[in-house]
Amino acid sequence: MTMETIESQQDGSVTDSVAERESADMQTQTGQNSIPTLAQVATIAETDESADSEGVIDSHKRREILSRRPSYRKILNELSSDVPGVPKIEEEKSEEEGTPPNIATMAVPTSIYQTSTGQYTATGDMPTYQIRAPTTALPQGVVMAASPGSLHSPQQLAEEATRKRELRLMKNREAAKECRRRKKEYVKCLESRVAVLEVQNKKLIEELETLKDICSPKTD
DNA sequence: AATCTTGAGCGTCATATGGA
DNA sequence: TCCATATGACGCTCAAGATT
Repeated sequence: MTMETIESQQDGSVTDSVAERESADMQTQTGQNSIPTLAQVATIAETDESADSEGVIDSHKRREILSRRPSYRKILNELSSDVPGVPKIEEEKSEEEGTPPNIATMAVPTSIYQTSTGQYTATGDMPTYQIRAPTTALPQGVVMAASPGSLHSPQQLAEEATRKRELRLMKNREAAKECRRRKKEYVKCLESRVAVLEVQNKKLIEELETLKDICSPKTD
């Protein structure tokens, strides 16, 4: 993405009002947003059709529907404890036991792909990938100001507020990137699990048919 | 070739969550 | 309770493929 793009996006987002976004159409064109969240899926399954017929859901109800669920990392780690072969998303540690610094190795069900924070490589049925832990170095544009105690003038206070905002935005930007990476990883793991379960299901069906044939041979 | 559609990715905001 | 982090939602751009 070009810098011009980023600039224009930032300009556009500033003009966004909460009310506008609250009333905005829930269905966007992006693939990410067209996929219902786990919470949404659960809610859809639970609720009757009256909610659909209402058509309009106010922001509070929407928030309830979209209530928070455990993080991808948490879900995936729970899955991994239930099912061997499902990879774990490890906590980001600066020091990894048994692995080089800033490198975490784990299994993942995809071929090669790469992100801004790590390179993923396929090595068989359950490939492994390596993630470089994100660097904590700040972009060159971000300058750490003096401690708040040394600020006096309104201008200094304003600069400090701006600096804090930029820092917060930068951190959130990185967090969003990481979150999306985890989400993709999570989805891929679920897909691989589906594939495994489908194979298992097929085998069981075949086994059942075989047993049926053995137990009830044809009479004619 | 021009236009439309679709999917992916990004930055930002609001808010839930969890740890200190 | 406060604060940092994680994540859903939204609006935007861009690229690639489909359609006219």
